[in-house]
Amino acid sequence: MPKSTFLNLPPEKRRRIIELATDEFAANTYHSASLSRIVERAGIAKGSIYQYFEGKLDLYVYVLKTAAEVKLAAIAEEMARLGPAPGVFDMLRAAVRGGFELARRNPKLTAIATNFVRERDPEVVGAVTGELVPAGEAVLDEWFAAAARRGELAPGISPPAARLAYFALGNAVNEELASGRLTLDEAGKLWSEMIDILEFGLRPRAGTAAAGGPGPGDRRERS
Amino acid sequence: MPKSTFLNLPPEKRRRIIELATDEFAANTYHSASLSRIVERAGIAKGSIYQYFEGKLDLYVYVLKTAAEVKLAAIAEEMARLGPAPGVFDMLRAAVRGGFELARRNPKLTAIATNFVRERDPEVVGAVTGELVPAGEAVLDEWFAAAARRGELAPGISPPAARLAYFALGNAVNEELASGRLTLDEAGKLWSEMIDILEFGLRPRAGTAAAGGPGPGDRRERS
Amino acid sequence: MPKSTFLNLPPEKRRRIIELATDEFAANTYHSASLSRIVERAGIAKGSIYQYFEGKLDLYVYVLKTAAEVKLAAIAEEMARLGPAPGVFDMLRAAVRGGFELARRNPKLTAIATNFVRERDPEVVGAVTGELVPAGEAVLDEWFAAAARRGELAPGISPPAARLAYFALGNAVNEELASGRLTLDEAGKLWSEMIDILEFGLRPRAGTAAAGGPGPGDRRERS
Amino acid sequence: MPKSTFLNLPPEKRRRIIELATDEFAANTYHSASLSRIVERAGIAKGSIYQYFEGKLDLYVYVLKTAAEVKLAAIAEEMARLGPAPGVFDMLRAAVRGGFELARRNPKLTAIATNFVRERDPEVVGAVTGELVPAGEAVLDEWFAAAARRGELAPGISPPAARLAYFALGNAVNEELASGRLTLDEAGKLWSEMIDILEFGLRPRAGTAAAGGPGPGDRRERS
DNA sequence: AATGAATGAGAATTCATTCAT
DNA sequence: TATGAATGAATTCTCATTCAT
Repeated sequence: MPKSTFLNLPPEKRRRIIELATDEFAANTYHSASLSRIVERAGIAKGSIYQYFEGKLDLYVYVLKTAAEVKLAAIAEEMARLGPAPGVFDMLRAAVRGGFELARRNPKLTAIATNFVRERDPEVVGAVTGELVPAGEAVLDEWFAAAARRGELAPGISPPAARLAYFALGNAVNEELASGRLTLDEAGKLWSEMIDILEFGLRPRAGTAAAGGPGPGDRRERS
Repeated sequence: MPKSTFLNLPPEKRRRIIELATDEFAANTYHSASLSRIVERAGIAKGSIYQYFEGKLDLYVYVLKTAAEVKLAAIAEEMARLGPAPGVFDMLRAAVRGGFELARRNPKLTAIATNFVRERDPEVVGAVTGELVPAGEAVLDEWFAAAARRGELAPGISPPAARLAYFALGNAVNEELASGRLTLDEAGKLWSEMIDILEFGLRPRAGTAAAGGPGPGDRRERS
Repeated sequence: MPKSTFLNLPPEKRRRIIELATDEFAANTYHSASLSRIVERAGIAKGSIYQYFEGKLDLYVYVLKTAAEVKLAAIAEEMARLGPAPGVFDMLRAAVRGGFELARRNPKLTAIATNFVRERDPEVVGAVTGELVPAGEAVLDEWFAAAARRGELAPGISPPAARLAYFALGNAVNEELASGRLTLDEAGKLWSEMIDILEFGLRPRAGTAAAGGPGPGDRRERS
Repeated sequence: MPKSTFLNLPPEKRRRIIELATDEFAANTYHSASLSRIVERAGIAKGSIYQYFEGKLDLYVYVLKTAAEVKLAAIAEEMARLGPAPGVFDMLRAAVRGGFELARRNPKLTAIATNFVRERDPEVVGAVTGELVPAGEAVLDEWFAAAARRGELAPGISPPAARLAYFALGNAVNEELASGRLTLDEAGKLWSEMIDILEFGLRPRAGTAAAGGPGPGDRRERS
C-alpha cells in the first residue's frame, strides 16, 4: 500500500523507482537488500522513499505484487493460445512456457519471486502471504480440482498435493537457472522433463496395472 | 574447522553453542544471522566465539556439517532396515522416512539445510560446497544410475533430473512442515503421495506405449 | 574525495571536523587513530562521518591534502619575498622559514606530515602517494637540478641525494620541535645550523682539491 | 625488566621468544604489533608471556634493548679495526659500516630501531627513552666534543647539532632501505654520499675562504 | 512534496589482559 | 610455573529511519 504521494508521481519516475527496487530485491535477500542503494541508483532523496512508502517492507510488498501481476499477465497470454477445453497438463505446460518467456525477457521478475520463496523472516513472509500467495494457490487448486473432475488425475491425488508438486519442480528448475548452473535452453529442456514426470506421476494409473508389471501401487502398501 | 579450543570444551557447553547457532542459522539467512545474538543467548563473551571458530563462516560450515552428519546417520539407519537388493523407490522411501523421523525429532536440522539450499552469496556457497554438497548429490546420482541399469527408470530420464525432482519434492514437503502449515502426520501422508508421484513419473513408461492410448509423450507435441 | 554532503556542511562545522581529525592523525599512526574518538570529540553521530567521507582512509587523505595545501601556501608566501634569481640555498632557507612559521602557528600540520612519512601500510601509502608526495619531491629535485646547472652543487651530488639530505635534516629539526625537546627559538637556530651544514656539504668542493690538503675525498679511500 | 621467570627460562626458549617478538615489532608499529601473533608463532601459551613480562610494553622495551646491544656490539667491532687516534669522520664511517653490516645480516634489528624512531605514543616513547636513547646520544656527543677539541669541527657547530645531523641522515637512508625504495648496495652508496656531505658540512670552513670563491659564510649573513 | 543530513543501533572482528586450573 | 579459555571494550562500517528545512 504505497502512499498517495507515490501514485501521484509522474509514471516515468514511478516506473523507474519500481524497476530499480526490483533490481535490488532480485539480487538480494529482503534483509540484505539496501534501501540506500535503491535511492542512490534512482537518484532520489533518501527521505523521499518514505514519502512514497511506509518503509522497506511496504516497498518490498509492492514490488512483489507488481512482479506477480506481470507474471500472471504473461501466463494468461500463453493460456489464451490454447485450444478449447485443454487438459490440465497442457495448461501447466502453457503456464510454464509463459513464465519461461518472461524469464527470458526479464529475469529479474523470476529472480525476485524465487527470492521470496526463500524468505524466512516471519514478518516479511506474513506481510506478503495473505495478499499474494493465496491467489496463486487458489488458481492452481481450481485447475487441479477441475482436472480431477475430468478424470485427468489419479484418484488418490489431492489438488493441493498436485499443486505442491508442480510448484516444487518449478522452483527447482528456476533455482538451477538462477544459480547459473543451467543455461536458459537447458532449463527449458529440464522443464519439459519435469512436466512429463508430473504428468506420468499424476495422471490416472489404472492403465499401467494392465501392463502386468509390478506397479508403484503395489509397492505403496509396503511403504 | 573449529579451533582446538572448541573441541576441548566441556561437551555440554559445546552442545549448547552448536544448538544455539543451529537455531540462529535455521531461522535466518547466513547474512542476517547474527553472531552477537548467538553469543548473547549462549551467555558467552563476544570474543569467545572467536576462540572457538575462525569466524562466522567457519561456525556456519561447522554447524551445517554437523547437521548433515546427523541427517545422514538417520537415513543410514533407516536404509539398514531395507531387505536385500531394494528398488530405488524403496530406497528413496527409506531415505524419506529417515529424514522425516529426524525432522520430527529436530526440525531445526531440516530448516538449516533448506536455508543453505537457498543461499546465494558465492563466498558462503563456496565454503560449503566442495565439503558437503557434492557428497549428497553423488550418492543420489549413483542410486539413480544403478536404477537406470536395472531398468527402473524411464529411458529418457537422466540421473541428475531424477535427483533434482526428488530433492524438489522433498524440500517442498519439508518447507510446508517447517512453516507450520502442516502437522507432522499430514506431512507424512504428503511425503507418501510425493514418492508415488515420483515413482509413476520416473519409472519406465513402456507399458503406456504398448497400450496404444494417448500418453504424455504424445500430448507433448501438441503443447 | 569527501562526499558532497561534507562540502555542503556549514563551514564552521566542516572546519571543526577537519581540525579534530587533524588532531587525531597528528597524535597517532593511521592505524591507531580512531574514527570513534574523532566523532565523539566532534559531537557528531558515528554514522555521520560516513555521510561525509567514504571511510577512514578517505578522511585521512583529505586531512593530509588539506595540511599540504596550507604548508605549500606558507612556503610560497615566504619564497615570494626572495630577490630575483636566488641561489638554491637561499630558496631552501626561505622554505624552511615558511614551514617554520607554520609550525609555530599550527604544530599539528607538521606533526601530521611527519607521521605520514613514517607510515608503512602500503594501502595507506598508496592512497596518498600519487596524489601528494611526488609533487613535493619533484619541486625539490627541480630546484637542485637547476642549482647543479648553475654550478651551486658539488659535481658528484645527485639532486635526489641532495633532496633526501634536506628532508632528513628538516624532519629531524621538526621532530625535535614536535617532541617538545626544543623551544621554537632553539629550533630556529638549529635550522640555521642545518642549512649551513647542508650548504657546506653540498656546494662545490673544488677549492679543497686545489688546496692540496687532505680532504674528505682522500680520507674516503682509507675507510 | 622481564620477570625472573623469563630469565630462568632455558636460553633456547628465551632466544626464540625474543626473536619472534623482534619479528613482530620490526614488521609493525608498537600498537599494531600483536601479542597474540607472537605467542602463536612462538608456540607458547597466551598467559605465559605475562609470566615473563609485565605486559606488551615491557616486552617491547626488552626487545628494543636487546636489539640495541647487538647493534652496539656490531659497531664496536668495526671501530676496533680503526687505526690509532682516528678522526671523527672515520669513526662515523666505521659506525655506519658496522650498522650496515648488521642490517645486511639481520635486517629486523634495523627495522625495529627505525620503527621506534617513528613511534609517537608518549607512553611508549617515555618507557624507552630514559633507558636507551640517552646512552646512544651521549656517546655521539662525546665523539663530537672530542672532535671539536681536536679542531675537526667548524667552530660554530655544537656537538648536539652534529649528532642530530648524523642521525637524521642515517635514518633517512635506513628509511629508504626499509621501504624498499633502495637496494642494499644503493643504500651503501647513499650512505657514503651522506657522510661526505656531513664531513664537508661540519669540518672547519676556514680553508675554504682562502679559495677565494664566495662561500656559504658570506651568504649566511643574508639569511 | 521533496530534500538529504543526522542518527544510533547493530554488525563482525581483534586485542591485551585476567584468572582458574 | 604453565596453561589457554574467558573476557569485554575497542575497532570500522552499514543501515533503516527520522526530521528540520
